[in-house]
Amino acid sequence: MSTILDVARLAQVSTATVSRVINSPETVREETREKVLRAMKMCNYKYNALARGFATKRSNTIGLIIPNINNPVFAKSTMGVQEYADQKNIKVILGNTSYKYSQEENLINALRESQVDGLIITTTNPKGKVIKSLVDEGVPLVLLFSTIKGGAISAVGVDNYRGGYLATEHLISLGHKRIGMVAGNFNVTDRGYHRWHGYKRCLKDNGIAYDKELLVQTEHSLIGGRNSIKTLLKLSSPPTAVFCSNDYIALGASKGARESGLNLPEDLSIVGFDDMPTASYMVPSLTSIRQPAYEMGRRACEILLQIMADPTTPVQHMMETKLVVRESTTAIV
Amino acid sequence: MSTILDVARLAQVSTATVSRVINSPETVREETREKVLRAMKMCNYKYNALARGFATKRSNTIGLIIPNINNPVFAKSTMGVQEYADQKNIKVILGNTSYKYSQEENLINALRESQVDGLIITTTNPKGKVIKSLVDEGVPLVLLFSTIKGGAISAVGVDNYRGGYLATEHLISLGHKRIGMVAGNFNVTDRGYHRWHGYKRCLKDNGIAYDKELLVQTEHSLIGGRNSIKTLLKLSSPPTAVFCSNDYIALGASKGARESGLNLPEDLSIVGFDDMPTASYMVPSLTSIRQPAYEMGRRACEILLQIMADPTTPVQHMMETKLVVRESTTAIV
DNA sequence: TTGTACGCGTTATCAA
DNA sequence: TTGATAACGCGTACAA
Repeated sequence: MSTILDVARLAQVSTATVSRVINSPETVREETREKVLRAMKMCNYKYNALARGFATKRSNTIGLIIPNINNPVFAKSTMGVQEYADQKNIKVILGNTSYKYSQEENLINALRESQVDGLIITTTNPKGKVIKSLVDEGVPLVLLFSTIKGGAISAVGVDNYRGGYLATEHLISLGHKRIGMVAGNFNVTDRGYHRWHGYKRCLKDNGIAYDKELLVQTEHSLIGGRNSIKTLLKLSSPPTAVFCSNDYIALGASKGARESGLNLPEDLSIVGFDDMPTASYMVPSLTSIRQPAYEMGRRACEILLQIMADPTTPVQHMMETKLVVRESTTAIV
Repeated sequence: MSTILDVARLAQVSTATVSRVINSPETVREETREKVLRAMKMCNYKYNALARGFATKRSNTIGLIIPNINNPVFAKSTMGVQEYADQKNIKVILGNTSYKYSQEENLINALRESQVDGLIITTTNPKGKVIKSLVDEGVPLVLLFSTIKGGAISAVGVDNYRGGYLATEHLISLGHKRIGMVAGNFNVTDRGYHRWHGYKRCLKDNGIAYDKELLVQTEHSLIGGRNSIKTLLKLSSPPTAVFCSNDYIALGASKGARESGLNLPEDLSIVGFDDMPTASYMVPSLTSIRQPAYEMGRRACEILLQIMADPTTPVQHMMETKLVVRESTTAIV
């Protein structure tokens, strides 16, 4: 593999000139430039970005940490991050935590060793010590699907509380009074926790007593949703509607409900959260709280590059959630 | 940020010794080792993997190129690659091509500049010049979801021809004679092309004439499936069953068929391909040809590391597809 | 406009 | 078991 030194020799110029041809071609005389370019071709020169990163202390690489790439909403946000990074010629190293904090910690350390220029993290624990130490050490960092509002740390997210409120309000407006919730485990991520708060508050605002029996926490999976709804349906006074803290869980819940002999949506209304791409393709199509996952990923990446350039001011961007009404919710009979 | 030189000075040893403590601690006397470890703590030393990569000419990073992370089957395979790489302390840089060959080309070049140690590619064109030049230059490479069988290039895949055959055979066994196919564009990837060949051959083997009107090519998306099925249903003699070249398209087709007033599966049987995680959660649940995407990703990564160590013998691994019968297919009435 | 020479943080070779 | 030091490929003052 040839280096700029080989090229320089062949073109009878200095390595500095070769470097200039690569990085600021306009500063070198056309004649020289072409001579160098020809020499590059001749020895099949391949640029070494790693050596560059070493010399400049910038790897042009960022790390992206998410809980689980199989969840469509994280696939979407990942796509957003990547497409933006791509435009700017930044490489993205991806890591999955499987919602395990220890894994998150490992990944962050490994990525830092790799000298990533910045980090985008969909964390399971924004208050954990890992994030804190990152901030302390001045590592450029953006929290994605963040639940924190102010503070010193850059973040992109939505108001989960409000999302939970909207979902519940919709069910109440349809006449439901017995409204359950299937949430992802609160100790695994606090996004579901905030959605639950919105749910609770909305019940209260509408004079409906909160019944803790109607809350089930489960893992963030199809199977989790499927099992959880069965638990709820076995109650002596089962819900007529249920708010699921994400669409994946909602999809599982639909199946579980059907297996329990219910007709959807007549016997049970279901609201999800995320509005994943397939939500409108489900049967019945899923009413959901939309998060603009792709845009959130894109924006997170944009913010990251911005604070990498100017670390002084953190920037937060809270995006709008929106209730998307489809067939899975219906008025109580 | 302190370096091994700082540590060495503090511990009053040479940089070589510090390096040994990091890479082969057993070769340094316990007393010295502890002295060094203490010094590392004191100056909050952080290992620089980039510098290491520069010195060793191994970045411990691989590139993974896929068409679209939003397709659940590619999310699964990505997960497999990552989890294996993680175990071996290898970082994964991810790139999406959106089924565009030019983008595939760009990504490969960028990744090579980044000095990745190897590449796993779900290519849109195994016969393109990019792949060829990679092979010629001896870049460790594994094709994932590969359609090629023998040859000099390592690959993991399934027999798409056979998969197409199985799907069609199933429909025929249910009494269908008018069987359509919705395939991803053949010029965008040849996986669908091979599935189509299996489909065609199976028809022939069963004495059913091939009707080219019953084939629609479309983009690999929900919307593509939805529109395409409508095209088929408008035929003067529409199909009673359809084989979709992936589950995503099948999901779209289900919706399209329903929108056209059909009842599923009575009016139209649908077989997909992939067996994506949500296939069994659809309504009706989707009959599909299972590909073990996660295992394929894992295995591709395993093979890559293997040929990185010993590039002499390419290894190919063709995995089994399996027909998974669910509710979306039913006997013709 | 171009060249010289050093620095980046680590590994590896060789010698002690 | 440890140390001295060259080498890795590039960017960048600084000088010419």
